Parts: sequence; C-alpha cells; structure tokens
Amino acid sequence: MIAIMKKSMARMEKSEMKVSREQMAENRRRILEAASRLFREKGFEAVGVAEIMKALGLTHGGFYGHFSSKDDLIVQALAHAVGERNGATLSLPAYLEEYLSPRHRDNRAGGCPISGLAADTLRQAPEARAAVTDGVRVQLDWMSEKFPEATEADRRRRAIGSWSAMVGATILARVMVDPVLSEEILTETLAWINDGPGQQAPALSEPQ
Amino acid sequence: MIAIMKKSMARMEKSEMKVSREQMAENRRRILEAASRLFREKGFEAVGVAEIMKALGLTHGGFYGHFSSKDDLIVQALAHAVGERNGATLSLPAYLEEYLSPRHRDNRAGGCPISGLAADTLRQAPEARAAVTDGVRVQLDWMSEKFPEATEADRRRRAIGSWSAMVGATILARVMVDPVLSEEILTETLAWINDGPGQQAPALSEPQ
DNA sequence: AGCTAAAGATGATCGCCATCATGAAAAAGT
DNA sequence: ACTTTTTCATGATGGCGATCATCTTTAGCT
Repeated sequence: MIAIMKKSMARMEKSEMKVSREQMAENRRRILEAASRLFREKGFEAVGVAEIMKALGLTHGGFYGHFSSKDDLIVQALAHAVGERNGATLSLPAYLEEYLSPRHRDNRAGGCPISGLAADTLRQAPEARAAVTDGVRVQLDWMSEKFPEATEADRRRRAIGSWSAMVGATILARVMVDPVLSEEILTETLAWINDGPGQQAPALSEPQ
Repeated sequence: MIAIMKKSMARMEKSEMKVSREQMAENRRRILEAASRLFREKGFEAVGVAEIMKALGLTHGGFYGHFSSKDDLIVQALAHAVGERNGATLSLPAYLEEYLSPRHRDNRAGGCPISGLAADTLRQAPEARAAVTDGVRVQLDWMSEKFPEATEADRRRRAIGSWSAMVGATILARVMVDPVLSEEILTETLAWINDGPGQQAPALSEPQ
C-alpha cells in the first residue's frame, strides 16, 4: 500500500500532475462554494442539488460522486464557509463596522455564514450544528483577545454580548421591511457595542 | 341525542348565532395556534398543511376553506404569534432573565416567535416580514420605556442593543452542540446587558 | 320539515426533488 | 497500447406536499 503510493507519487513528479484529479478536487471546491452561497441566500431547503450543480455548468448526476447526500453537502459547505474566517484580517473596530453595515446586511450570499445560517442549522444534523459551534468558538476567542478590558472574564463577556448583538442585529435588520428601522438597528447596535450598555465600557478606537 | 341537540339549537337561535360558525372561527384560531407552534419548532418549509390539520384531528381537505394558501397561513400565523406579546406582563429584569434562560432556549415551539422565526421569515412574502417588523417595533418601544437611562435616545439605544443581543444569543444558544458554551452565551449575554463590562452601568434590579 | 350553503373528508393531480442506475468518455496505472 | 477507474451526463424512480374536485353531512334559514 505504502509502496504503491510512493510509486505513484514518484511518477506524478515528472509527468504533468494528473488533470482530472485536480479538476475533481477543484470541482468539489466549487460545489462547496456555490452551495455555501446559495444556502446563505435561500436557505438549505429552498436550494436543490440540481440548482447547485447548474451554477457550475454541471448536471445533477455527478453530485453523488462528490457527496454522499445533500445532508452531507450541508455539513461540508457549512464547515467550509465557517472555516474561512473572513474578518480575521481586519482590526476589531473595522470588523464591527463592516459587520453592522448595510453592505453586509444586503450581502446574504457572501456574508457571514453564522448570522446567515445559524437559525437554519438548528434543524440540521448534529454535525452541521457542530460546524457552527466551532465557528462561534473561534469567533468568540478572536473577539475576546481584541477587547481592551483588563481581565479575561470581562473581555469574554463583552465578546459574547457583542457577538450575540451582531448576529441578532444582522438577522433583524435583514427581515425588517422598513429601511429606516433596519438601519437604525444596525447603527444603534454598533454604538451600543462600542460604548457599552451603560456608556461606561472603554470605547473602541481605530488603531492609528 | 339528535333531539337534544336540536332543542339546544333552537334555544340559541336568537342569541347565540350559529354554532358551526363559531366552531369554524374556533377551528381557524386553533389552526393558527398549531401552525405557529409547528413553524417555530420545525420551520415553515418542514411543516406540511396536512401535519398542521392533523394536529387538530382534522384532515388536509378543510384547510383551504380557512386560508387561500400556505403562504397566506404563514402570514396569518406570524401576525397571530407576534401579536400575543407574551412578556409584556413581566417587569423588564424578569423578562430578560426569562428570555435568556435555558427554559426559553429549549422551548422553541412556545417561545418568542421573533427569535424563533425571524431568520426564516427573511425568505417569505413581504406581508410576513411586515408582521415581524411590527413585532420588533412594539418590542423596542416597550423595552425603551423600561430602561433607566435619562434620555430617550439612550434608552432606545440600549433597547435596540439589548434586543439584538437577546435574539442573537437565543439563536446561537439553540444551535450550539456544546451545552456549556450554550449556557455561557445565555448567562454572559444577560450579564452584559444588565451590568456591562465593569458593573458600572445602571444595574437593573427587580422592583419590590 | 325541507332547502341551501358551507365545513370538512376523501381522493386525485401535479410538480418538485433527492437519489439511484446506467452509460460514455477520458484519465490513471500497467 | 490496454485495462481499469473514475467523472460526469442522461434518464428513471419514488416520495412528499400543495392544491383542487368532489362528496357527505349538517348548520342556518324559511
């Protein structure tokens, strides 16, 4: 077994790195990408396997060569989307502002998969919920590091309260039919997070 | 048996106004009630018309005598659930504590329809989103009255931030597979809303 | 008491969708 | 070059669910 692998590896080196294997991995990645976007946009139930494949110019038949079921795809797509950690490169203040912006509110397909899919994931398999759980854990750890409070407990509390508010505000702002109320929810939640519930939290300022 | 029924019918002729009409109105109400609970529990898509009717001991056929379509039912059920204003009788501190409790987290079918259905309502008809919008408006007005801040703007900001955090924390706590993290989200969000980071915010205390 | 209309039951219909069976074509391995 | 896999396409299959047509019963009226 190992010998065989070594042989094929050796052969790969000189020949031109198999086309179809890479194509297949690439296709799998593109399925995950398309599925992740479509799920965020329309929800798990409203998106069919055929629609996802069509988004890549493929047909529904090949799907089960990549995933054992739609539920399997849901788990993988969630893990993929959650694992991307899109905001980790920004400073915390910039991240908060971007997250609670109309731009992010209106960008369901490309936005945060947690605010976009957490509620839908409730009724999915435990593996799917586990993917979201991991994402939340990572998110909270990251945010906890960035807040300025002195003690770890205070930072974590602020991270949890702020993150809950970010997720809730995004969901609420998206569902509002009144654009004024929608924007108010975003801007006031941002201010509330930055200033603290009682206006005494250390304000966050953009690092120069 | 029949004779008895007829006699009692005859008696209510003038006053009681048709028994079956009342039955029908009562059945309609029960459909809304059952639908609202089932939707909160499983989501709009996962609940069929037949399942709702079966929950009342009826069959699917009679449904379209009450509602013109499932979408119509969704709108009516949302308006019905949102209109009930379940927490308005509690003090704000008691309401916050109840809302962010494991009890409420685990009571999807009977819990707050906004945290339970807001995300699902995103992809529903504008009338459905309007029902949720109204519910949020009423909720924010109610909470804004109850916070102790001096200015209306400060109270409203705190209401919006807190409500966003309540909705987000409930959704997140429900999806977590790790019960420790789930409870931590609830208790820390509650603490953050009440006390802020350094316990310097005007604390909410239960009125005696 | 008899007539009419409506509520609910029964039983299609129709479309959508996940999943599978099979086949063709091209790549990987010998 | 030949054989074996593997990837994707085509075309079922089967189930589920919304909606509708029809029938039965009974309330509501005269």
